Amino acid sequence: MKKTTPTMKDVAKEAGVALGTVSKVINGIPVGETYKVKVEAAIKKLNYQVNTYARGLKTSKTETITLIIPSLNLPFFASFAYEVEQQAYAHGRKLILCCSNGIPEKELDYLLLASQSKTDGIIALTYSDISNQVPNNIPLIAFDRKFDNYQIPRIASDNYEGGILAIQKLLEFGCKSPVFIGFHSSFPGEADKRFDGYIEACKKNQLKPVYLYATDSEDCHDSIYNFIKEHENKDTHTLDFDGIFANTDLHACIAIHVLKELGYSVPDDVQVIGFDGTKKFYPGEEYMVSTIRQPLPELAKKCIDMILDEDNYPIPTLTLLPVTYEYGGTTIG
Amino acid sequence: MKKTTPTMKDVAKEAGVALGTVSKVINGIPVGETYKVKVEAAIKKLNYQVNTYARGLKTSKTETITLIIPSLNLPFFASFAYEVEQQAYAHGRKLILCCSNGIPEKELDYLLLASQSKTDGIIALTYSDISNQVPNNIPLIAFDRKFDNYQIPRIASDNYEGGILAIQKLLEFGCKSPVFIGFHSSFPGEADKRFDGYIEACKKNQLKPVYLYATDSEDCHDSIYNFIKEHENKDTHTLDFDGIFANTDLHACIAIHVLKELGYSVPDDVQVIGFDGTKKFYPGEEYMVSTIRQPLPELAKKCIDMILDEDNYPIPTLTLLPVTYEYGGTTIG
DNA sequence: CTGTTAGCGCTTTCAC
DNA sequence: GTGAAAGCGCTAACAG
Repeated sequence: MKKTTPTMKDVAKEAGVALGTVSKVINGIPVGETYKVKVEAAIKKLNYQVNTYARGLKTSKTETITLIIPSLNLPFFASFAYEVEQQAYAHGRKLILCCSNGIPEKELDYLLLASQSKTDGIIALTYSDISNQVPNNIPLIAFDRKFDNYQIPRIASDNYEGGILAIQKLLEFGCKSPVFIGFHSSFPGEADKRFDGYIEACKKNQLKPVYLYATDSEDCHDSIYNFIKEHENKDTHTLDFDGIFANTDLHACIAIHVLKELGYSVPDDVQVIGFDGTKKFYPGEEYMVSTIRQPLPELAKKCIDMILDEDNYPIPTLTLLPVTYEYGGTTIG
Repeated sequence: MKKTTPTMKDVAKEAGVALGTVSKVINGIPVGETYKVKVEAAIKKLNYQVNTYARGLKTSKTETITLIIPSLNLPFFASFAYEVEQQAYAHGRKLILCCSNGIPEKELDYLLLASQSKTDGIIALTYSDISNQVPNNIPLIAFDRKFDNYQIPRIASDNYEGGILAIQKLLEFGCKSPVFIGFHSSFPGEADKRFDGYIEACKKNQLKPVYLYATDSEDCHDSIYNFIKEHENKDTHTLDFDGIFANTDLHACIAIHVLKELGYSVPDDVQVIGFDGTKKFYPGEEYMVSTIRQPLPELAKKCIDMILDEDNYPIPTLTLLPVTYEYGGTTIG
């Protein structure tokens, strides 16, 4: 009983042709029809499969793409990873998934591992400033991040326009005084521009910016609770705002939770718009809240396309993809 | 300017030692201290990294584990993938993630790809019967699945005991007539035993089994709505059941949704226990509903351990890990 | 169009 | 101990 998997040599012997011919058949290089038939029969007979590692060694192509992401336990990350995997597969690439938990050491460790494995490209959603650690022999795209070192190509949603769009929608739906609620990581990211967009929209519409914008080290629930309490007139049980633009859908959910605790109705008393485009898991996959949707499939596609487009690599640009407003029950429209 | 990454040969030349010596240093094989120092200096100087593919070709070890899963868009799958990644990383392995969307052709395709890549092991949560397609040269663990062909080692939660536990808890909390609500895939899986557990628990407690157990091709929301309507006394606005054991947390959520639509209160009118142990994404990571929790970290660990424990492979056994009850606000305790 | 052959970078005997 | 040398399975360049 043969224990070893068949090699190309075995196929060549079986088919009665030369090694190179087998290789050509496998790689779709023109070859005489009779040879082709013989080789294909031998491949089937022996159940031969190319050894990816031998091929990778020879060609320096690994057919893999590495994604470094904090975790999968947040729907946004999970969905992004899913889309990247689908795109990678569509391009015949396998996805190596790395969950860093947002820990800088792990991010660097994964980056190192990736460069050892000679992956074809890296998509990184990292918190630490990796700009100095980037392996220069492998294409790397930073997703949703901002770096001082602008030599890294970056892809993100148009967060700034998203912030403006949220306020525009809220005003359109009759809000007079929308506030911003959100928490940001201590590392600068593209998502910070949502807040900038809010400020800009206020300016444009001659509104006074009112906001809770703390770091994510705070207890979100308590912070929001306190914020809302500060803006409440207890005697009349009314709030001095009538709309919330939340930094993420999750923040929106927490805000809605608190609002309900305090006896306010969404969207009647307060309309809420989140950010990301997170869907419910049931039924019919509606949006969890009214939201500014990030185009996840398009973002994933763009990342993969840039990595695989070797000719133009690296283009240290910032690519921004447009966001859209989606109704999710927490606004009137 | 050198464009190529340094190889072991370069390191040897730089350090003034032989190739084999460098290899030994890298692989932790004893070597003279002075040599070791020289080699390590050269490695650092050249910023050398081993080429995983050359090594893989030589050793037939790839340091990767492949996970085939339907998607990441359901929290259970995403969390499982996350845990597997963490475990793989802890064992110095990279995770290749494959999302099959539950499509049999993609599942087979991924299986084929995995065997080509000579991955060190495959963890598969598949819907089609892959038992005949399993590459016999690579360890494969089926997660949460049932096969006619019992030659495949399988790992799952103890779904049967989970079903019994759910009813036991419901009774403990004062329920008199718990029902089962759920939907199952048309492919047989370990999860089917939750229902079996429910039936058994009814028998034990001399209860008449009442249930909605349809295939997941149905519209879950409408089916549940109809089921509840059938069990409603419109005149008194009461239900003829007071507890629900749902097949998954998601089904539990839908049921709760419908219950609230119809004006019933959870847990006052009806107590609900789901299955899986899905957490909210905020705040404080509480459970989404009261639930029978699957021990995801332990399950992931077990999968990886079995794959890496080559000596005992393959053990075509079914390994069942214990589940626990967790409070999530939809029961009284 | 086909067969031969020289490595890709590494591990691993095997002499020394 | 160390160094030399033989491949792992494949691709690609070249000669026929």
